[in-house]
Amino acid sequence: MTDGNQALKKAGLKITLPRVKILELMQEPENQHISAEDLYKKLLEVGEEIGLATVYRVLNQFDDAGILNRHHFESGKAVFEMSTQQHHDHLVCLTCDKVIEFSDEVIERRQDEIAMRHNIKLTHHSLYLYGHCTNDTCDHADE
Amino acid sequence: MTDGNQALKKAGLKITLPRVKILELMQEPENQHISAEDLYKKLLEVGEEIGLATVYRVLNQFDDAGILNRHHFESGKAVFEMSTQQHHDHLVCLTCDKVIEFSDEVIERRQDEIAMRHNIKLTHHSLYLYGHCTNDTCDHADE
DNA sequence: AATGAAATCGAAAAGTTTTTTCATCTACAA
DNA sequence: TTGTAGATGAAAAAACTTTTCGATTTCATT
Repeated sequence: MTDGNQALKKAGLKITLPRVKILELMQEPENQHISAEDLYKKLLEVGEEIGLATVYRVLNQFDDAGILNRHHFESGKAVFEMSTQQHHDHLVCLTCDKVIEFSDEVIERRQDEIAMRHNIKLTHHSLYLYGHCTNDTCDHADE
Repeated sequence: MTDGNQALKKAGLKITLPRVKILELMQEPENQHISAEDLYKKLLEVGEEIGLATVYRVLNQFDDAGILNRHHFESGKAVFEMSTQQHHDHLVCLTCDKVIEFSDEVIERRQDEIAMRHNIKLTHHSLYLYGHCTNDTCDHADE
């Protein structure tokens, strides 16, 4: 809680109820990779009447501040996750929407080499692997 | 030209002027990774008065038919490229919008291993590397 | 070559996702 | 406590894409 406020201050953002609540919700594991619209709904569920415009605004500010990361999966809408963790990439199951995070040193190093070979100074990258779970927990419900 | 008509027929699409012209433009190297809007403008430049709705419609049909591929870079709008080529990934310069294609066996193999390790049967993936050109042709104009 | 049904077209309306405007309100430094 | 820069919500607008609909065109069949 104070933890979150620290992050807001460091980003030069005032401590306001919308920002604190959004940060709070975004920290829950179940809300990793959530869209602005879905986050807005969760806020309503929790009894916080925060406007959708504010949700978008705050998510952008948090993205700019490096507090969270934006991803574009194949759904057409952006999803967000806390960036407190290590860098990682994503495996997305197209059947059950489960998102698995992974990190691979070999791929990372390879990307750097490729960028260097082409005279590009890399700022970031996005790697998404799409497929279908082959275990029985999948093919059923959500997540 | 007959080449393109073959592709249209195989896809079950009638040979119409909009489709032929769009296929023609899409085959030019300079139009790889072009957006619907930009393609629409190029058609006007060439004197073809084809509606924007038709451009979107045809691009979707071509995508469905596997004639071309759609990509979502970080610009918010989808871009298209002919799919006649080998599989490859993309390096995007955020300064000049140049797109470099590359293909790396090590990364490909690694992705397969990661998917297998997580019990996912891979269908496809998207890998985009973003950065800035370090040569002097960049930092100036477009492309 | 003529015919007709199914497919296609363009323009405009509508749909989606996200951003901006603007008047009001609030955090917080002094 | 107060002034102000910054933040908010509602509504409008923007950006991108899809859908609707009446008119037109392709093309297999005559």
